[in-house]
Amino acid sequence: MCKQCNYTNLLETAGLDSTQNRLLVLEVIGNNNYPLTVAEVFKTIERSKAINKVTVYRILDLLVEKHLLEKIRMGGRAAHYGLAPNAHHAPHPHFYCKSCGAIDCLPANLLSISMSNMTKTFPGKIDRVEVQVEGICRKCLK
Amino acid sequence: MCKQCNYTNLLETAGLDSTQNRLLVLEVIGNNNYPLTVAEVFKTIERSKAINKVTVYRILDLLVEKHLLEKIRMGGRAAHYGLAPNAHHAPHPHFYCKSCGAIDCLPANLLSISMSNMTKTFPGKIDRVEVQVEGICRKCLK
DNA sequence: ACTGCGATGCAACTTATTTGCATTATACTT
DNA sequence: AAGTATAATGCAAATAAGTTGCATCGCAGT
Repeated sequence: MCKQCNYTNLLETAGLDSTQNRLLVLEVIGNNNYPLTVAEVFKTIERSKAINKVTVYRILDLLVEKHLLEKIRMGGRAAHYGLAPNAHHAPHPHFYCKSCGAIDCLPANLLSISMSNMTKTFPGKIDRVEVQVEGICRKCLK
Repeated sequence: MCKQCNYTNLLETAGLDSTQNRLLVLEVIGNNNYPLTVAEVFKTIERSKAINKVTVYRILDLLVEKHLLEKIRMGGRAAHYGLAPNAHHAPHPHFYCKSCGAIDCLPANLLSISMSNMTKTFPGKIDRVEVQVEGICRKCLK
């Protein structure tokens, strides 16, 4: 998904040391074109290196807190993690197929939100707006 | 939240018998002004009548499937349930406060989505679009 | 009353996530 | 280079949310 991101740089900018595990987590998620569950990240990393599931949870939490990743909750019970919007990644909606459970990224230009009214009148702090589209994917339609 | 909905009618239209439990679930959720978790629905009903947690899960699943309720996943691990958009309820975004965990309904007019491009080109079936706003609520900002 | 089917209850299970505490690695100081 | 502090990781066990299988109950239709 991201060929232009320098993960070491991203970590540094966020004020985090570039540990091997953090880099691995970022790479696994960044190189995938749809948001992954903890279990998927864990299994992928595990193929090349011993790592503990809890470590993956903690790194994911940390990276979400630092706005390098975003946590997406839709459909099934497991959360999914994807690269957070940044210079190289426009915010984009996600699609959840309720038939097969797959979650995909949708092109950023497919839908536009105007929330000027909201930002003007909302009495709290807005960090993130996430658009979720739910339905049946092409494959499952047949 | 809904003073105009006739829940018995809603159930009937969906082709479901109006059992007491289904009506209770719909009322509890419909009378609340933010989406509730299973635990909250359960505890509320339990105050007036013995009911099993699993029954609540099953009714919620059924009503979501029949499009009377919508399931909202954001923030914490528990799903929230609210009335699905219908004649009396415009679709509206939801706000999640990551400090206190509260989920609120936002006014429908605060933000508008244009997804004509999407509906034209998306190769699957779209059932629902949900907009989630995440941040810190007024109370927690202090 | 009799039968059948949907709705409910109960207990046990699974899965995702979290916590506490021990251990290891890394950076920092002298 | 050894010593210490701090952060990162690992492991085991706990918790929370949701699910499943099977028994029972209650009502509609005969």
